[in-house]
Amino acid sequence: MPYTAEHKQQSRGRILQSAVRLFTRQGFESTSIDAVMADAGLTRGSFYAHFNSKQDLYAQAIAYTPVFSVFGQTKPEDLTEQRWLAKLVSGYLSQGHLHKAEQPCPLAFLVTDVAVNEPEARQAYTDVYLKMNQLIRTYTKNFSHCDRETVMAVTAMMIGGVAVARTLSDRKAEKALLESCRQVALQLLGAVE
Amino acid sequence: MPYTAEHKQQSRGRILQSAVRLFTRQGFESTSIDAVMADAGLTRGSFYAHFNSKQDLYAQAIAYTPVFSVFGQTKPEDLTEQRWLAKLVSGYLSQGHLHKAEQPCPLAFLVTDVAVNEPEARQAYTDVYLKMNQLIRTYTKNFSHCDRETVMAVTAMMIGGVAVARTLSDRKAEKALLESCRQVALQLLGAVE
DNA sequence: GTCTATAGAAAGATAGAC
DNA sequence: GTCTATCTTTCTATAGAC
Repeated sequence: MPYTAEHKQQSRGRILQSAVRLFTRQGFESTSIDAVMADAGLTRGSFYAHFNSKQDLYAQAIAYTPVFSVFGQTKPEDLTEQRWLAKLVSGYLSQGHLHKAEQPCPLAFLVTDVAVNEPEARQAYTDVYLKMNQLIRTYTKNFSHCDRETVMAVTAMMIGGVAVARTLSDRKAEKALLESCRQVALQLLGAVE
Repeated sequence: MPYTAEHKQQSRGRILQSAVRLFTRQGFESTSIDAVMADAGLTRGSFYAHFNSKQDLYAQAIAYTPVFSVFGQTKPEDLTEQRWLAKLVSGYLSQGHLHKAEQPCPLAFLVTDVAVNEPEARQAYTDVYLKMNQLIRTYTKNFSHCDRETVMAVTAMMIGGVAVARTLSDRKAEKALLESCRQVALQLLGAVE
């Protein structure tokens, strides 16, 4: 038996990673299965051995991306929760996230794209969104008393800031926007020293 | 001469209105020229007598939509600038805007969609975005001292709030998000009495 | 499981009559 | 300017060999 279960998992993983990279940068419609499979080093024929449809892949790609993928996920020992959160927020609202990230945040890069898609994709999006809020709340609990509502407003601002910045045609406006959001976000979270 | 210049303008206007309605709700790729023309009461053949391409229509549709289209644009005499701005912000961050608006704000409904499109669309988007900021600043000047940076953060939050809310699959979360953004936005703008 | 080949549908753009 | 008809491309999904 030439193909082991492990081998299949590896292929699947490569397809998912390629999907995240291409979907986030180009959106659902402009990304073809062909392109994803080629990027993963395969041909389109074998796609349906892993996923039921393009929609299926899309939803799973969104769910696949870890929250705050721009960074890792675990806090370094030597940083306070406050400093760590500030770093996450700053990284999220950075030009690096916009232009260089291998796995940009689908919440920001695919907001509108998901809205016109099937329920499965929207569900995956909702899950990631709730996780992002949860994660931030976990950190803020330890040093500030900002409530659930404020955190929701902040995540909306972070997502909106990145999404809008990516869309602007003016590089200077892009930077100014990210910087403004960063400052206000940290202030609202009480993460500014 | 059966077709006057005025008649052409009317057709053009109808096409643009249909384009705004369909593009904002379904995005660029999922909206066909055929659908737009049918919605405007015409057939696809005559499309190219008005626009050069689908991309062209898209950019013009974005530019066509007045800022804060959800409302009108002119402030009623009997309202203070402060109250009027509060009303605009509340209307923007409302479920009515999400589900019932004839001309939803393209800034929120098409963020991601524009990002993967041609420069003309991004330029149109940028123009509307700058106008939105400008408009809010015009009002805040008279009663609060919130600066340009804060206004940028607030518009990012408004756009992000609406965009994310529309994408969530949970109706309760949708409402909670809009409400949270509304409150924080008004506070930041100093528009809460 | 992965490949090549292809069926079948959708949609952007053009041609030509009125 | 608007219509009908059509060319052409693109892409999802499937079929069948290895």
